[in-house]
Amino acid sequence: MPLTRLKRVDNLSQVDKIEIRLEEYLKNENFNPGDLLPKETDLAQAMGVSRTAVREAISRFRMLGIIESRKNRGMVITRPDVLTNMQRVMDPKLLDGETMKDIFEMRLVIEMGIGEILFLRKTPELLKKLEEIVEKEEKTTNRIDRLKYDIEFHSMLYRISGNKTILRFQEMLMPIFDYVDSGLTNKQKTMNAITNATHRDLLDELKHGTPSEFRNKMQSHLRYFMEKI
Amino acid sequence: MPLTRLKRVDNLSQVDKIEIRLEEYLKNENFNPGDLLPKETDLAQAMGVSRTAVREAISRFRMLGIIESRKNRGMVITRPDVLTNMQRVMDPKLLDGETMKDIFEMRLVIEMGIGEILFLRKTPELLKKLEEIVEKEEKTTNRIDRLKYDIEFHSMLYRISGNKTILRFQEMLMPIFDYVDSGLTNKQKTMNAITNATHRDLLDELKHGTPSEFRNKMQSHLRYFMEKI
DNA sequence: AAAACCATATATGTCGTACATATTACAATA
DNA sequence: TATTGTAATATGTACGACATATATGGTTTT
Repeated sequence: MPLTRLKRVDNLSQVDKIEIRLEEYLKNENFNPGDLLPKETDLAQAMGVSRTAVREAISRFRMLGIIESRKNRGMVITRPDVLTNMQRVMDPKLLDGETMKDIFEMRLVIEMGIGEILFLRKTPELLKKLEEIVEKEEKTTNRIDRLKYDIEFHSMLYRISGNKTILRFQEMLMPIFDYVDSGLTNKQKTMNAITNATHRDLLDELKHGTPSEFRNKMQSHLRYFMEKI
Repeated sequence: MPLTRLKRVDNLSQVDKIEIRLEEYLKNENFNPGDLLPKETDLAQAMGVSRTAVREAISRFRMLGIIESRKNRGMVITRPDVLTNMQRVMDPKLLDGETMKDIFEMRLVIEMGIGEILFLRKTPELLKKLEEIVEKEEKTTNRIDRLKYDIEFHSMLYRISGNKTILRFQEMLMPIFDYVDSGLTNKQKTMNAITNATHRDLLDELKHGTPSEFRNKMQSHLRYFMEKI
C-alpha cells in the first residue's frame, strides 16, 4: 500500500483559518475601500474564536495595507500600496542569488523597454532637465560624482516616463543593482563607458531620433551588463 | 513663531515601535536566513513589553516571510519571497485607476524590453514549443481559444527568458491586464490583429532575425496598446 | 447664537495569566 | 536495535481587565 496516498491533514493554525474566512467575507460581501468593518468583538463572536486570534489575523491585513484601524472609529478597508511590502524585503542579505540575478535582469529589461513610452511623454522641459544632468556629468572628473549623475540620468528617464509605479520600482531595485554592480571592477566599467553609447547619445536620440534608434542605443549602452548576465 | 516647527509627537503604536526595534536588532546582530531568534518571552522581557505585543510585531515579519516559527523549535529567519505580498494586493477592486494604468504600462515595457534576453537564452526545444502554440493558434477560429493561445504565447516568451521572477511577475499582472484589456471592443482587437505584427512574425524574428528587428516587430505587435495609453 | 468646554460612550490598543498543542529529546520497553 | 512512551519546551489560543484615543451630545461661556 503506497504511503504517498495518505493526504496531509491541514496544518493551518487557527489564525490562518480566520484569515481565510475574513478574506472570503470581504470578497463575498463586496467590501470596497472606505467601507467600515464590523468591530473585532463581533467578528470574533461570529466566527466563534477569541478576539486575540481575530486581531492577529486582522493585523496581517493591516500589514498588507488592506485594512486600517483607528480607536473608536473602527476598521476601514483601504487601498493598498502594491510596492511597499515588496520594498521591505528588498534586502540583498535576505534574498538568494538567483532572485537577485532575476531582479537585476528585470531592471535591464525595463530600461530596454521604456523607450517607447519616453517618446510618448517627453516634453521640452523634461528633456532640458535631462540635458542638464548630462552636462554636469560630462564636466566632472570625480568618480563619485560621475556615479551620482549616472544614477540621476536613469532616474530622470523613469521620471519622463510619467509612470510612478515604474519609477518607484526602479528606486526600490537600487540596492540590488548596487550589490550586483559592485561585483564589477572599475576598469571594466570604464572600458564599458568608452566603447558603448553614452548618455549624451541617448539624449540625442530621445531629442531627434526615433524609438527604434533609441532602443538600439540603449542596447549599446547596456551591452556590458547584457553580456555579463 | 512658525507652527510648522513643532515636531510631531511620535504617533506610533507600541507594536510599531517594537517592530522597529526588532528590525534594528536583526540588522545589527547580523541575523541571516536559518538563524534562530530568542524566544518570545525573552524578547518581551528585554524590551519591557508584553508578549502579546511582541507576538503581533513578529506576526508582521511572518507575514512578510522574513520569520517562520514552529512550536518548540522557536523562530528562524527565512528567505522572503519578493512577490507573494505584492500578489496578495494585486486586485483590481483594491487598486486605483492610475496604479492599474501604471501596471498595465509596466507589462508593455517588459514585453518590449525582453527581446535581448530571449536571444541569449533561446534553445531549439523552447522555440519548438513556441511554434506549437503559434500553430495551434493559427488553426483555431474559436475566439476563446485564440485568447488562450495568445496568453500562452506571451507566457512562453517569459519562460524562454529563463527569468522566474519576471515570469511570476507577468502571471501576477494578468488580472490587471485582463481588466484593462476588457475595456476594449472585439472590433478594435481584431483590427489590431490584422494590421500589426503577428505571433508568427515574432517567432520568425526570434528564430532567424536579430534582437533589434525583434524589438521593432514587438513594437508593431503591441502598437495598439501603446497608442491607447 | 456661536464657540469653547466637558463628560461619556465606544472601539481599538496593551497587558497578564492560564492553558492547549506540537515538537524535540530522551528514557523505557520489547 | 528499533519502536514506543514520556517529559520538557516554545509557540498558539483564550479570556478578562484596563488604557487610550475619538466621536457624540450636552453644558457652559462669550
